[in-house]
Amino acid sequence: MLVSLKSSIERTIGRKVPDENCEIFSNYLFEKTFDKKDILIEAGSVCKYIYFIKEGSCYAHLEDEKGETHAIQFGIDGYWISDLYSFFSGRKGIYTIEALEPTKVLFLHKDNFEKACNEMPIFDRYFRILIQNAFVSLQYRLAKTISETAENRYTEFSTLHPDFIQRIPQYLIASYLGIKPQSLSRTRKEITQRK
Amino acid sequence: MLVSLKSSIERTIGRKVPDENCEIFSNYLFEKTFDKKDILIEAGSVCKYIYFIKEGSCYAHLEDEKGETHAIQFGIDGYWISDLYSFFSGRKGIYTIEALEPTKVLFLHKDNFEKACNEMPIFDRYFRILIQNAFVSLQYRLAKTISETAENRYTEFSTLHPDFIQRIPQYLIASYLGIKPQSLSRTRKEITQRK
DNA sequence: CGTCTATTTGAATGTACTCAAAAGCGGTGG
DNA sequence: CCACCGCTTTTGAGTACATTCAAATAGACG
Repeated sequence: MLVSLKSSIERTIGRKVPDENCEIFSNYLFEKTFDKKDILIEAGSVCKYIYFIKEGSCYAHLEDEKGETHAIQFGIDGYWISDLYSFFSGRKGIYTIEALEPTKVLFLHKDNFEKACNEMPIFDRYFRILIQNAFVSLQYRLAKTISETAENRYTEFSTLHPDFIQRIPQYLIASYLGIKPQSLSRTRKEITQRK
Repeated sequence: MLVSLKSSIERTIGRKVPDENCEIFSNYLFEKTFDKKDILIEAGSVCKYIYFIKEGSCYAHLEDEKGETHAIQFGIDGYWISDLYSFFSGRKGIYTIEALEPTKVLFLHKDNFEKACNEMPIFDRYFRILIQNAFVSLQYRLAKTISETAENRYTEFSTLHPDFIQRIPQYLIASYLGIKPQSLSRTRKEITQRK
C-alpha cells in the first residue's frame, strides 16, 4: 500500500495495520491522474468516490446564484477529498472538485468503501475518526468565521496551513476565507506595513 | 428506551433496533435535569459526555478574546449536543453549553459510548451516520456563511428551522448567523417592509 | 407595578465590496 | 531569448452593508 496512505491510517487509528488488511484495501483502490484544472467531481452529478491525493492538490468549490464560486476545502497529497454530502446521501452533489496542480489520486468507490468498513473494523474506525476530526475542525473554522475579522482569519490560516499558502493562489484563499481577492490583498498589505 | 431516542436511532440507521440492544444501551444512559441558564458543559473543562435532549433546548457557544460570545449550535429535544472536540480528543473544551429552557437530558459517558459502539455494531453505525450528517450540514452552513448575505442566511435559517425561530431569542440567532442583534433587527424590518 | 432583559431605532463610523485600471508574473511561441 | 498573452495581484475611488455607541421601546417575570 501507498506509504502516505498507510501512515495516514496508522496515525489516525493510533496503531499498526495488519498486512492482510492493507492487501485487501489496496485492491479496492484505483489510480487516476489529472491535469491542472481537470475536474475530479462535478457539481450536479452523484459522487460515488472518495479520493486520496497521492501527489498534487485540489479544491472543492461551490457556485452561488450570482455565478460566483466559493472555495470550501483544499486538499493536498496525503489527504482525502470528496463531496461527502453526495457520497453519503446518494443525491446530486453541490460541490465541484478541481485539480490545482497535476494530481495523482487513489479513488475508492462507495461499494468498496462499504465493503472495507464491513469486512475490516479497522477501516470502519479509520473513516469514523477521519470524519470526527473533519467535523471538529470544520466547527472550529465556522466558529472563527462568525467571530473573527478577515485579518485574524487570514493570519490563523497562514500559521495553521503554511503549506497551503505556498501552493494555493491567493484569490482562492480569499474565497476560502469568505472575502474578495482585492480585500485580501489590502489586508496583507496592512499586515506587512505594520511590521 | 425513550421513544424520541429510539426513533432517532431507527430514522438514522433506517431499520428497527432489536429490543436487547435498546435494553443494554438504556443502561448506559442517565437522566439529568437543568434549569434555564444552567451550564451543561463548561469551556475549559474536559467534556466526558454527550447529551441527548429529552425535553427543552440548549446551545453551544464560544467566547472570543474581546469577551463576546458566539452561538455555534442549537439543540432541542430529540437532538444530541456536546463539545465533540473535547469529547473525542480528551482535551479541554472550548465551547460552553447552556440550557435555554428547563431541560431534561439523557447523558452518555465516553466509556459507555465506546462500550456501546464496540459491543453493538448498530450503535457504531448510528453514531457514525449522525456525525456524517452533522459534518455535511456544517459544511453546507459554512458554505452559506461565506457566500451569502446576512439577509439570505436569516431567511434560509428561518425556513429550515422554524421551530428554532419560535424558541430561541433573536440575539442568539443573530450570533449564530455571525451578525449583531441590532443588524438582525434591521434586516428583519427590511424583509417585512418589502412584503 | 416595577425591574430586568430583549428588541428596536437613530446617527456616525468602519470594514469589505464594486468597478476600474495598472502592475506583476509565468508560460508559450516566434 | 525575448515579446506577448493571459491570469493573478495590487491599487484607487466611491459605495454598500454591518458595526458601534447610545437611547428608547417593548416584553417577560416576579
